[in-house]
Amino acid sequence: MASMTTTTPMTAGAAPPGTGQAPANPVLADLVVDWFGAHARDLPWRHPEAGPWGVLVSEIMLQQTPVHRVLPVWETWLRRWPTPAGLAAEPSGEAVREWGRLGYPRRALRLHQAAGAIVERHGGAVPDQLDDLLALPGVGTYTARAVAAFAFRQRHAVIDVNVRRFVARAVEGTAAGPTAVSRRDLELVADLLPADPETAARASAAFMELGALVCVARAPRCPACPVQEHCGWLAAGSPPSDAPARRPQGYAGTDRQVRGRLLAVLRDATGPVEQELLDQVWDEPVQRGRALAGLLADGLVVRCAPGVYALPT
DNA sequence: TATCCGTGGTA
DNA sequence: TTACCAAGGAT
Repeated sequence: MASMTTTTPMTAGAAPPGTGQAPANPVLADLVVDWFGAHARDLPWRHPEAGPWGVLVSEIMLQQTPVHRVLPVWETWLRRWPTPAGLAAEPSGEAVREWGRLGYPRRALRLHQAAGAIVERHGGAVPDQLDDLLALPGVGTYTARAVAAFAFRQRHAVIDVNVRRFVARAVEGTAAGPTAVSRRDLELVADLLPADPETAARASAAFMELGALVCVARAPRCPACPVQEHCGWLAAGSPPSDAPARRPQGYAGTDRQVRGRLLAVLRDATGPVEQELLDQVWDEPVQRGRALAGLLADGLVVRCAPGVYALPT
């Protein structure tokens, strides 16, 4: 909703009457931004030269994927396709191949589709409006806001798992559960953002970085946290989450594992592959067939001829 | 809203 | 070793 992106900046640290919460402390952002200045990682997509396209590519790649695995793929990707038009001009299968083992390869397909949409609808330039970004394939609430903030230096609440955890702890004094980002989360974070857009964009990056490096999920490094004296969760004795744990993810033996193996064969092949070769990656024929059918349905694989498969060309 | 969608690092 | 975790999105 556009209205929350323009939420008026902080009313000077006054607690909402009667809520019993800690005041939305405007000092919080300052502290975290200062910390960011001293401890931020030097990531290539944070350099101005990366441009909006570099930022968009990084955000898609970073979805559910650690930074250290994204770095090399991002470098080669941007070298090969420095513009959306370059990517859009190639077959989607090339995007899937270059994606390598980043995981969730449908992201590669959607990034390829997004590049096409950027060329068609925006003259080849990554759009700077939230609604236009959101309309791109593979771009959801988080990614649209991240690109608008980090590439175009706009003031938006950018909430990923790191920010959610940080705000739950520091502001709400609780452990974040596994639930989706809520309207309340958006309001809480919007209230933390400084009024100046550039500073707000920097604060958004800073919150994420703090969550990624200090306010981490398993063993937070509170002694190293710039906000420790203002943290409701620490003050409350670091209580565990009262929310039910999410169902274990599981991987071994799932369709996802089979899909991954099938796609790996096709990615590593230079051309079309015989069914026989694919059959070797998994013994159980029913699950194998289901996995292949899923890849075909998703457009990650095409059938060139009976019993012959390849990445889309 | 719950489930599906990869892969690899870490404790 | 198992289980958790990682800059989410689509359906």
